Amino acid sequence: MRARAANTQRRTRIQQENEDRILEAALEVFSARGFRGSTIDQVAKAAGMSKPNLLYYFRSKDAIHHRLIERLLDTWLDPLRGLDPDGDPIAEIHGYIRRKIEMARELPRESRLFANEILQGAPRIMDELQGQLKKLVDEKAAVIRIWQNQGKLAKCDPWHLIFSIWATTQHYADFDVQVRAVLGDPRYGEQRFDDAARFLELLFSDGLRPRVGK
Amino acid sequence: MRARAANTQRRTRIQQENEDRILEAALEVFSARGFRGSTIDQVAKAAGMSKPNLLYYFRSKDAIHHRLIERLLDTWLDPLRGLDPDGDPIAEIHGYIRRKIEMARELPRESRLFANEILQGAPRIMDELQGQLKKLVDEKAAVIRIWQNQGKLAKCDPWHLIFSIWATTQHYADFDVQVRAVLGDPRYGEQRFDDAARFLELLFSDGLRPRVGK
DNA sequence: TAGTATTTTGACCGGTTGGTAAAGATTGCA
DNA sequence: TGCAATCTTTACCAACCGGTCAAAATACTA
Repeated sequence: MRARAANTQRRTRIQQENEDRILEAALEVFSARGFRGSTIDQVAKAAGMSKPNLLYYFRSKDAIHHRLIERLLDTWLDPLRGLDPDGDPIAEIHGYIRRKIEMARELPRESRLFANEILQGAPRIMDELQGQLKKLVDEKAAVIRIWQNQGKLAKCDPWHLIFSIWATTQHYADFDVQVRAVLGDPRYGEQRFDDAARFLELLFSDGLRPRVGK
Repeated sequence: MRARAANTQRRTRIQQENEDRILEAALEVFSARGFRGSTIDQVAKAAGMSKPNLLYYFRSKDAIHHRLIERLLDTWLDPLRGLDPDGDPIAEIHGYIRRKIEMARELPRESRLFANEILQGAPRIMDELQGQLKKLVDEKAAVIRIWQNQGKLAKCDPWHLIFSIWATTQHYADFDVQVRAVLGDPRYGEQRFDDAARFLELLFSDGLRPRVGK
């Protein structure tokens, strides 16, 4: 019989383990070569099993991708959820930036998978973008507005503020090759993430205008 | 005989026209579906010709992509080249941001093609990244350092400053679907680009800390 | 307008890809 | 231990894909 009728509870230990291995392998492959650029065979090999065996656990290539994206979105939104309306605005924004940079450092594959999906028009997650994502962003944008009206934050467009945080942080995962190519000699290992965090905290507080006189 | 022996001057009118049509079509297709995700047939159809006909003008799928990327890189670096060491630092940076935002608005396909390439590890342009690109960035980073030493700009990492400008501006081309999904109702057409420019000019000058007392 | 060079096409090919069928191996449990 | 359910593999297919070939159509030029 076919494994997991989708709504049945996860059954055996082997099933659990193999599904996890497949998803891990698929994340590796899809994030590196894009969905269309990857083959089931590559995923199967990365998971250490045969193609038909993989297809015993997932109905199709699309099914793997779907489960991967589904699982990803929640993790992805967590840092923004943590933005606390009762905290200090600048500190909260810095905290958000730090969580996002940490994510770029530790989950670059997830970031690239997401980027790949959006780049290609987000055919599979448009609903979630217009639903979950928009809802959360609108909510947090309102919080930022309140902060601004209280004079605790410079007045600016809250949505574009959030976009700029996404852009600057995810850049270090999605464009990592370019960042490393430009920075050159990778003597310092993961230094670049700390440097980035330091720079962004400055940018997202005092900007570029020099402080004090000369 | 094979058309265009690569170093021969462009011959006929038809050749010139068809190569242009192919490159235009390839940009459309590759930027939307990624290189691996696209087929020669799709490009040919988009260019209004048959596959063998297309392959009469370009040796292979790779050859099209190569020419496209080659042509792109120069355009891509132009805005940064325009950063004038003798101008006013904040004004120069704002000018750079404005040129990049304009580029995101007018050449989104080029941006996405580039993003796709980098996301997948930049296999075909690594040399240019480590050569041309790094050279130019190092050069401009030095200019920024001088500005900072003259007290005209807050001290911060010049490389990460440049990265943050790339990230924030290209975001509006590469992640356009997401931006539109979050902003919702696209009543205002291309308003988002102007809003973005306005926000970024604020961010890249005074930051988020509120001005004046309470 | 004849003849040559260029352009276009249809038919085709070998390799790859997503996916299936069915039989064999393994596991868990009565 | 025996047996059914689960898991794995081998062999296979039809569709697609990048690319070739040779012949037909068109454009250029003397």
